[in-house]
Amino acid sequence: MAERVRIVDVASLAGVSTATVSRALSAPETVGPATRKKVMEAVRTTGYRINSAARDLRQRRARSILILAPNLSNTFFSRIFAAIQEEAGAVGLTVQISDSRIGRDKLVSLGYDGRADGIVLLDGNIDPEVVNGWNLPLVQLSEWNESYDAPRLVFDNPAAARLAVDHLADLGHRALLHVSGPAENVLAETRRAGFLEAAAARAVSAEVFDGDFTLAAGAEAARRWAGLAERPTGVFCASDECALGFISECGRLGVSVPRDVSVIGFDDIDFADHFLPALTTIRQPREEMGRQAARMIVAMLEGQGAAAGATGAPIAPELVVRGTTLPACPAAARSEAAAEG
Amino acid sequence: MAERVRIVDVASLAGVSTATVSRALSAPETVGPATRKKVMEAVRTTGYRINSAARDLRQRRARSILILAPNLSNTFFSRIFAAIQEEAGAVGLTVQISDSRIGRDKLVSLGYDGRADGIVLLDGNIDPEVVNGWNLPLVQLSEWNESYDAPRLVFDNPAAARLAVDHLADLGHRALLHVSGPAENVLAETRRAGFLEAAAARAVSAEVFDGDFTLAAGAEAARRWAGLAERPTGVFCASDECALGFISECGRLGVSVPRDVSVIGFDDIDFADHFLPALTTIRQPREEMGRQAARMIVAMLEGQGAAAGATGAPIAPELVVRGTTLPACPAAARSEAAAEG
DNA sequence: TGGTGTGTTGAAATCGATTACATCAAAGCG
DNA sequence: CGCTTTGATGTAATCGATTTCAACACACCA
Repeated sequence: MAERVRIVDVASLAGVSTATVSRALSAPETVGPATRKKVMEAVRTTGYRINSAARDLRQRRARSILILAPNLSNTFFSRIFAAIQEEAGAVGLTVQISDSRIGRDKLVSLGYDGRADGIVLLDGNIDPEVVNGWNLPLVQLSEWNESYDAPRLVFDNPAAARLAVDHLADLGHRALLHVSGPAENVLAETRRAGFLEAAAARAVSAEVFDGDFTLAAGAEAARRWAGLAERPTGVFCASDECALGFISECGRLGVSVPRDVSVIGFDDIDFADHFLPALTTIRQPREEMGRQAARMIVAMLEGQGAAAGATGAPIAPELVVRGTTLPACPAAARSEAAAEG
Repeated sequence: MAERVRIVDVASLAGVSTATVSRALSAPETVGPATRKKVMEAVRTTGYRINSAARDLRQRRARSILILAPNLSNTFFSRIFAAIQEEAGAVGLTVQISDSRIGRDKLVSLGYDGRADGIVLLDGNIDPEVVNGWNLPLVQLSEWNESYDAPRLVFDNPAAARLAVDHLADLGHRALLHVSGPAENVLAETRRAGFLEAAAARAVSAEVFDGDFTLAAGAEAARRWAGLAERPTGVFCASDECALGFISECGRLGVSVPRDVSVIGFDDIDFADHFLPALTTIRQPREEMGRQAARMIVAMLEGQGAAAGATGAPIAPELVVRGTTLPACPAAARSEAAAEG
């Protein structure tokens, strides 16, 4: 429990003023070489470390950014967090994380208490009044909300849905099911809309089940699907977790994927490739997205609002074809009818 | 871009001194009811929010804890993070995350720059000199290191390994394989040692492959296992990811789990239950662990070092039997021998 | 009536850095 | 040689809160 070393201690040991120590550390070229050496030596022997509260107060900034996400334990986010932290850490920024589903008042405070000087927002369901009330640099990532007055970095969800539908239609599936996310979620909305539109364009029949992106929702959807008189043979899930839950429940129901039904997921999480069978899915480059969002925030912090209208093109989707999709087999599709006849 | 409201603004509007405003906010019972009301009113109309840099500086604390983990994108951690954040957020603490594999100098700074007043450490491979040099409340979680002078909250890995071995032995498996984690990792070490000890106690043959907890390592181990003349019929993997990778690769090799080989994982991640077949594994209560670690840190922050020697009993393991383990089938086990004869 | 305690309040010091401004020496220049 | 410029350094103000200490009013009690 050594007493904390302050800048005055370094200054007195080096025989200079605190101003000089401060300068030697943050703008070495402005002090004489001899002085600089003395100061550095004193810093070393005292083991001085800056007190950031003091510096932050004086400089009116926190050297910290905040990541706000609706569910920290969602595995979809972890790689994004890692990328943001890496990118931000490289330029000396601390990274805070917080669940965005805390009380409204706490949420308001986050933008005002001066503990963060930028926010990466992964939640599109916060009251716009709260979000626009923060006057901090802000970027929306993945989820977004038209009412937020901030640049965003989003994935091209409609194009992704089209890719999925085209893939299934190309394989000959004429009846498709989409297991969607929660109704009030933009990602779910745009994927659902994209699905319906693409299905119409390909003239295939389209049905939608509501879900919430989770494994459990996928399993539930599988049970509903199994109870259908006419089972769609192509299923497009709004998340990989959901798709995996669907397939897993199919296994319990004695339905084989992809023989009896083709399933395609969304995200390309790590497990997608190691599931049995490996999941056909739409890849979202999560690491790249996190990295880019971090860079946007950093640019805004430095350029002071420079990137305000910098909402660029959406991130392009990529279809990853693996083992859960197969050409529609007319025989299999009609097996029940055959059994009846 | 409204000018930031300061405490003096509130004070002058309310017609009192800043001291009174400060007291009205942090110790309301010490100011008169009439004054309190005036102040609260002024706070409301001005929209005053405290500047935490100023408060932190004066109070010499940061109201923030830091989570340090060796790999932020590891899905095993996400639920732990969420639990810590929830618990810490409830008592007004901010949560920072950082990868622990940043440079040594940056690591040293973390304990000294005053931005965090407590650390939850999930990495046992940091130089003890660095860790013990921080004079901040610290708790070790999950991973640990004997040289760190700090309380820890750990999982009972030897007992867990015993549980796994006993389960396989009870099912009649006489030859076991353990796919371990990296050599320098305490978790891997203790699981490996527990495995060998338990196998000896049950008089079953035991082999160990090195790995690193990842899906890829599991797949690699499956290939090695498949090349063995005498394949162990019971496999205990040091992580669920590893087990899933093993099973997934088995599928590609035409080997069936659990018919040809029983596999047991470690962690009970969310996917374990939705994998096909569902993974038999050892459960680590990650949420509970995070929550408890957060409470330890909070207690240390309040009680100032009270919980110094509070390293309690290790968390008890729980075996979750699902679909990847089956009784050893002598016929299957000897099928190759039979084919030769 | 005077002394003591109690409850409220304000003035000013304080936390530990950064930085605007002043100072001073040395150098450059006609 | 005197005057300006430049570079290095120190002094002191500043960031915005908290907190110590003193002051004061009032009640209570002997």
